[in-house]
Amino acid sequence: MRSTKIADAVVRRLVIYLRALEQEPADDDATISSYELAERAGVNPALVRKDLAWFGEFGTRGVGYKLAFLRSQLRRILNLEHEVPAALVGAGSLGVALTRYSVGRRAADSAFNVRIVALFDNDPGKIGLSIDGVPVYSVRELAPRVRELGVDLGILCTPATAAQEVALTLAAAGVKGILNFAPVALRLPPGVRLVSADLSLEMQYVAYLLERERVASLRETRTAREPAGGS
Amino acid sequence: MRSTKIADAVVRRLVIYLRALEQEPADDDATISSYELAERAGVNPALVRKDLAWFGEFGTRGVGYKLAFLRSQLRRILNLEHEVPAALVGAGSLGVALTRYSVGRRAADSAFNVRIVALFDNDPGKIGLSIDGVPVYSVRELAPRVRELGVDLGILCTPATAAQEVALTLAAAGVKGILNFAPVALRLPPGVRLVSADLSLEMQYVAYLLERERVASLRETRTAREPAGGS
DNA sequence: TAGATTGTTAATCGATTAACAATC
DNA sequence: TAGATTGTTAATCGATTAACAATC
Repeated sequence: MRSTKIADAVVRRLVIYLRALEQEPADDDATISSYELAERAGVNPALVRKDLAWFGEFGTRGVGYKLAFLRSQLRRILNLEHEVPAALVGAGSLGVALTRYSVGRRAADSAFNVRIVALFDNDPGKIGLSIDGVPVYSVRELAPRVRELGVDLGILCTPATAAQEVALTLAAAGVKGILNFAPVALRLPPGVRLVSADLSLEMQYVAYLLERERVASLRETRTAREPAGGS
Repeated sequence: MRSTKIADAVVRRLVIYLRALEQEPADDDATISSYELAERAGVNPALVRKDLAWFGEFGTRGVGYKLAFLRSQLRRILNLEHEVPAALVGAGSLGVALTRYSVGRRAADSAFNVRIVALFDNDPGKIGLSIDGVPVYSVRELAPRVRELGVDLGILCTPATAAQEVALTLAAAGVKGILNFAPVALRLPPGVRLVSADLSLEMQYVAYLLERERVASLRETRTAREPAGGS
């Protein structure tokens, strides 16, 4: 087998292309060129063509891409036609917000396919409740429920200290991927995909950007120490 | 001026290095080598050294990096010694969750420096409330309040449709950066830094990963059409 | 001194962009 | 046919890794 691993960045852009296409009017005979699509996605047109070419030939030379066709192909490639049953662990305010968010997005956008089917928490005051129709179970039931419900994806909203243990429990119970919101680096068994959405990392990163100028001037000072510090 | 732009990825790793150091015991004479730090951060040791070297010489050859010193330098570089006053727009469940999260992280972790000082929403039922001590104002007051409170960072938790307009209002009111949680590509005036934390993109990306094998087999089919299909 | 480990340069790897033949 | 635009190869750019002299 030719091992043509498709880069993460390519797939993320595919999601962005699809979103741009979904904002278009549903005139199904319309076409869109790589130039127009690139414009909307904020990337280079050659990159659009190359990204799409990884998955097949979706366009017509001299014409462009048929809007409706490209849209359906992207949905297929991204597996958005199939629902992904997910379990969310940690029904704190972030966990609850993500649950509401995903229920809302699913109602509003047919291309949003993650369905949270169960929440898990330690707090006896939460167990037995239901959030937007999703039941809250005890984390002690995690493994059997995950198996029973055929969960493919685990979403981690626990404190950082609990995340690694819960992740391994989820992996052992058979999830194929984990989406981690806890601010910690996880180690997972091979075969389980990990995506981290580290909110506090983003916040700390943006804090750095706000003072980039200050850091630049510090670097200047350092550089100036060098003899006859050239251009 | 030597235009040595420091890559985004470098700064994000700096946050990860700092976290790893903060898990260490506070034995202040202890040192750590690039090998140990790389191990904890899950990267190559040469990369640790190169990342740090962008900002100065923090280590001692033959010895390593002094834990306490490196920690304080990383805090300084990342601007974590100064509080970043932030305004969050969109007090839905995600906005409320992020507010609670940031209040909690600030209490627990001295290196977490984003302080949400005001929430904004359209819903009259929310205006006037306070969430974990943070007041909710009308979005109509956005610009004057942002100026009055000296807000540096805007956090967008609005629906996708409102995000662009709010972003421009925030920029005009003088924020230096925007952290965008709305699933939409924003255009900002130059000088305003943008970081996107696109939760639904992450969810859709993970959905793809779960079926990567299926896609791989599709590609195989395509490849097999070529004459004498290679290795 | 010998061993260890940094800071930095050179080599490698991968991703993006430019160019263009194929073709509608 | 002439103009447009894809799919793909080659060139460029940037980021990571390897190697090693400097030095504690």
